[in-house]
Amino acid sequence: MNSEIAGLTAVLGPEVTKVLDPAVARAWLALLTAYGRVTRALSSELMDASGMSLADFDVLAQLARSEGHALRMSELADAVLISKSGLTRRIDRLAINGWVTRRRCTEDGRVHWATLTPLGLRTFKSVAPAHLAAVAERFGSALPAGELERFTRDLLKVAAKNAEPSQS
Amino acid sequence: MNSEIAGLTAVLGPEVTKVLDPAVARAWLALLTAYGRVTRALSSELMDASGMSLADFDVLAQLARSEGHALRMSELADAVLISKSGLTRRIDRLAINGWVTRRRCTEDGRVHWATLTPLGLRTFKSVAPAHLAAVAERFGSALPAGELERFTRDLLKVAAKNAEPSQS
DNA sequence: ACGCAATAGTTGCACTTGCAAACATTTTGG
DNA sequence: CCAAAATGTTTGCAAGTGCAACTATTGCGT
Repeated sequence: MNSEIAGLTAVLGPEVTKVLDPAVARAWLALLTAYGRVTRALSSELMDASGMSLADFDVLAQLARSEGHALRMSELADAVLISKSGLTRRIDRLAINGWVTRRRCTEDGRVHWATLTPLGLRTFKSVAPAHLAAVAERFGSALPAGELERFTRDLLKVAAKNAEPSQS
Repeated sequence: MNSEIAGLTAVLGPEVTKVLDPAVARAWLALLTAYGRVTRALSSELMDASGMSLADFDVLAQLARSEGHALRMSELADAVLISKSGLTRRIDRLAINGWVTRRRCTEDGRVHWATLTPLGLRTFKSVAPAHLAAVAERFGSALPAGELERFTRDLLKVAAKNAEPSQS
């Protein structure tokens, strides 16, 4: 989604600028555009190179960096920002590829652990460098190094302001 | 998608930092998190308040700010960053609500104009202020005013680096 | 004029998603 | 102990999405 907001004073009247500062509107539009274009490009590059979606990559990355290469379903769902039902089916698909397995937890039978298989780990390792290089190229190389920290801090402030977890 | 990248040197080895600077990785993660949380929140607020999705809002906004409150299907698809087929069906749904109509162009029969109806315009006008206020609150208010311009500029650089249009 | 490439939009299809309800298991309170 | 609430995950279902194939219309080259 793009959420074009600029140029609406003509239809909404000049009062809008009181509710949404035009400079903020421009920033928001810039964020949406940057996000949309970069993820679109990364997504198709990753799909071409490995047949996995960005969301699949996220799941593998989360598991790869976790203790025992395993996470509970809900932890994982929170980490990759999709709904729990969405994760159930994403794990189904990854399991079909042989990249993850699902194991019921012995201590608490409600809990299921999604676990990276050795094949999943190898696949992730083989795919990650090119994907990370693409992130560096499409995102990192556009940003002045000197402003990176500040830029990140601002984004984290936005993220923090909108914290609060989990879905059905 | 979240694309968690931080904390992968343990599994990928320290060479990764040569392909993707950790500071860039943090920035990227921050962008994904901020985007995900804000859009999730805005989307559900907008849906609750008006029954329209963020994508619907985008379409109405684009039409509202256009000459004659109308755009060609493909122009509109480009503007809101969805595929042409996606737009066809989005317009179908908006038409069912009575918010837009579709008219074949008299000069070029291939072209169809999506046009905002008076009802669509009224609806947009009634919904927009609260949505824009939510953008101001969730996004704008998190950002230090003094850094806004720089922040926007950086995002536009990223967007510019990844320019190039349109889908099937 | 005529056929053929180009352009604009729509449809068939397969896939992904989220919500709400269902299911399974554990925890809690009497 | 046991019913009821709480917790974790999966399923039924009803969207929404993109791609490739299709239809409709126009414009070009001869």
